[in-house]
Amino acid sequence: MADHVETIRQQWRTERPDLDVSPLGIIARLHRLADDLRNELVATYADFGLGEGEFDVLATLRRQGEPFELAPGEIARRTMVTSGAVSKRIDRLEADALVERREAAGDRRGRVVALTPAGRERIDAAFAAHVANEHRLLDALDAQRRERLEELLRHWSEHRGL
Amino acid sequence: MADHVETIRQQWRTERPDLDVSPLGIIARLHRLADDLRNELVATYADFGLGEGEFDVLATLRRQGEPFELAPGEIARRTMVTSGAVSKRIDRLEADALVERREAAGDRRGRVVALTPAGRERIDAAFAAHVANEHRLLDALDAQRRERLEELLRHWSEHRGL
DNA sequence: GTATATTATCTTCCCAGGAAGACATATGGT
DNA sequence: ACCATATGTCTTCCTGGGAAGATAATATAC
Repeated sequence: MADHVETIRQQWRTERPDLDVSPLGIIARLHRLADDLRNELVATYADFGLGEGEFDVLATLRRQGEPFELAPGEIARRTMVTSGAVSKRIDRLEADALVERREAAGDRRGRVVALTPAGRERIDAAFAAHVANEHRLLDALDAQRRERLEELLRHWSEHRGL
Repeated sequence: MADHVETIRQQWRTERPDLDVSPLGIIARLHRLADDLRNELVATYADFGLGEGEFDVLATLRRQGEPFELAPGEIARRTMVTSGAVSKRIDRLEADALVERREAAGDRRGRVVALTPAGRERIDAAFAAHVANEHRLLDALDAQRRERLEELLRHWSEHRGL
């Protein structure tokens, strides 16, 4: 019953009885769980020779549908990282011939990043494994719990404007 | 109704109708929320001149109670980072005179890291602000939702052996 | 039409942390 | 007592991403 987080909360209750530390339980557990799940997801990406950032870019391109291309800036917005990070992710993917950079039509500042056939194959295989992995991770929760958890996360996310 | 995550899920349903992508909603939202909350927490640490890692070390020492000290290896285990990361966190804290390293009694390999008075003051102030911050973040959820969410997170964490 | 501001991308520099190993000390088997 | 192994800490090297700015092209104001 006293898991690691609960122990910490109890220590704080002793040391700082002036503070109401009840929120620690939710936020700490959320972070621990997110880290743990991320590790599991990353392991699957690695099975396909991909880092998290690379997977994220390939998946973003793939789910756009044909012709599987986006501008770097658009990728940055959708993956919620800086343009610098996207540049480097694309560099790595390009070095592996999984994407290619082309010039954008009509704006000579712009580029278009597109999946290569090899990139499409890679992400299709990796994404199928990824989804299977997420199913496995969610096995911990029955249908009712999943539904409740999704509702709560969505509610909180919306409240925070995500 | 169609938030960002829901849009992504819908794109995948179109592109990969062979896959059941329902888990994406929970795991993606969990990660986005965790990232967003982390940003909020980090902003408060920064108000006290602390990074996340430094805050974590100081808080770990503080909640042990008197005399507010632990071995580096113990800190590494409790904060769930490598010993190398802890070494560097301690270097930074020591440079700010918030902790000090002493030799461990009885084992000349060992060290003891202890809060200085300045460290104790800093973390006491920072932690109070941190707790207030977490209360603010949790305002998004009413009492019933908090309880449900904590139960779900705890359940999932336990299932994963955390 | 020219100057200014804005936009898109990429580059440079920095930082935190991980992995692996160096190093010193301690422990256990024989 | 000796040697192999284990332990605790720190160091080195590497990687990924952020921040800020460089660069080039486009849009806007006048």
